Amino acid sequence: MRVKSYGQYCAIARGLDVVGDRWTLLIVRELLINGPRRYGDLQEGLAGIATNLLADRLRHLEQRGVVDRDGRGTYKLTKWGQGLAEPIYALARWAGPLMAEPAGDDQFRSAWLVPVVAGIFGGVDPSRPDTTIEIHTGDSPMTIVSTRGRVQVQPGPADCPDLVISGPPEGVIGLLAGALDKAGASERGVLVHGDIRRIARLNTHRPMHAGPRYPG
Amino acid sequence: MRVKSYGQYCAIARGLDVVGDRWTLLIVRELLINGPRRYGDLQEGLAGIATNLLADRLRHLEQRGVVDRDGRGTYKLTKWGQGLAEPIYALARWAGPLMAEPAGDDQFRSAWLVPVVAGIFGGVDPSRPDTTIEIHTGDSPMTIVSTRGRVQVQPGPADCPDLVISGPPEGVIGLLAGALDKAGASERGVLVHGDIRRIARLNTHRPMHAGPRYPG
DNA sequence: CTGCATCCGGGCCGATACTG
DNA sequence: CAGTATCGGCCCGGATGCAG
Repeated sequence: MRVKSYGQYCAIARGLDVVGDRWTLLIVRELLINGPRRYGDLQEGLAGIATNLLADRLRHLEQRGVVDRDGRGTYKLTKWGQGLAEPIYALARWAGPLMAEPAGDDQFRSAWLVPVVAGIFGGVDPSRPDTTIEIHTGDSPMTIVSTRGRVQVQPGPADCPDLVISGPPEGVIGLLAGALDKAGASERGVLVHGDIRRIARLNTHRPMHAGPRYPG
Repeated sequence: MRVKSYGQYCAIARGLDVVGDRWTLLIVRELLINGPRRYGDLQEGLAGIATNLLADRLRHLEQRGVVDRDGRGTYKLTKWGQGLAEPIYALARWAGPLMAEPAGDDQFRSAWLVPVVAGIFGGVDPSRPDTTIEIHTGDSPMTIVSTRGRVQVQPGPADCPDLVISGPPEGVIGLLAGALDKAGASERGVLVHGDIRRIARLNTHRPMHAGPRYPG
């Protein structure tokens, strides 16, 4: 494990001393999205992290009070560790424009829709209508639920969805983010059942800021 | 420069592909706090970063659209790069409890009060009173100004401060965060001129979450 | 079979020297 | 002042081994 501290009495530097190492924030992402997970689950969700690195990082996070170990090989975030949701989702929101570049050879897991949707529909807006959207992309179906002004994502299909979207992840996400209209998404292989305007009605707040070079 | 991407179609992973390398977020911190800076300024504020690394990171950030280069050796954040304020200050807020551990041998710059204060007094609260606090700690005086419900930090002394605080950084920050009372701060060498209750009146929102092990 | 530890090649990091 | 060049050492990544 990296012993090297930045040696700066600064909140950012000290935070990075804890979660700044390579892979560390992605391990926290897995625990944030999925809740408590076994070692093997983490290894699977991290798509090829070296096993010694995963063990190192988990030890480091446990020692620093970010992660707790239940019984045998089950890890979960401490209360303090759950507080990382805010910086992590803020980072996801900032990096949203980078998702305009298609997945290509990159891995994709349906569960990763959680930070993406948190970036797009973050915050609470009482004027936001209740809606249920079923998403089919990646390895398993997911359901976006808007209730009481808050948008959340759950694993599994919906009972009675207002809208069903299926297709490759970049098309689905482009549609959700408002970067693609129905025609553009259709060109990228996205199928929609239901009234697509329900998406725009969810995205009631500030528009997504422009990215580095993708104007769409 | 690191070519290695996480290879995941995930907003967090792609964000970390841009700003996840060692030192990178601290370079952004310097540009966020101080505005446009020359190469040498960055090198000085980063307290001993290797010069080749600084050059590598700046090249990488420029290529990815986070940083712009003005004329000769002056760097500034792009519009998109400025959006990193949110995840960075969120990280600073999360890492606030780590500041309870004294500076010790760690470097300290007065300018680093900016993220700390942003973490403590973040957000806008119209009920927050107007106040001016002069801080003497580190290499240069700073002024905390509360106007129209927003708290900001500026370099330099104040014209007519309501409160003047001086002492070692961990004592001053503990006092600002509400983790130390006047007596506790005094034990750590902090001198206060003025009504200290003005600080508590600024911190009107949610209390700071508990850290990994420092109950105070 | 899961949860790691060990080993090793290659690349990244860190410090210094050096140049326009 | 603004970087480039270089080199040792450590970290990362991938494969393998082993214990419960």
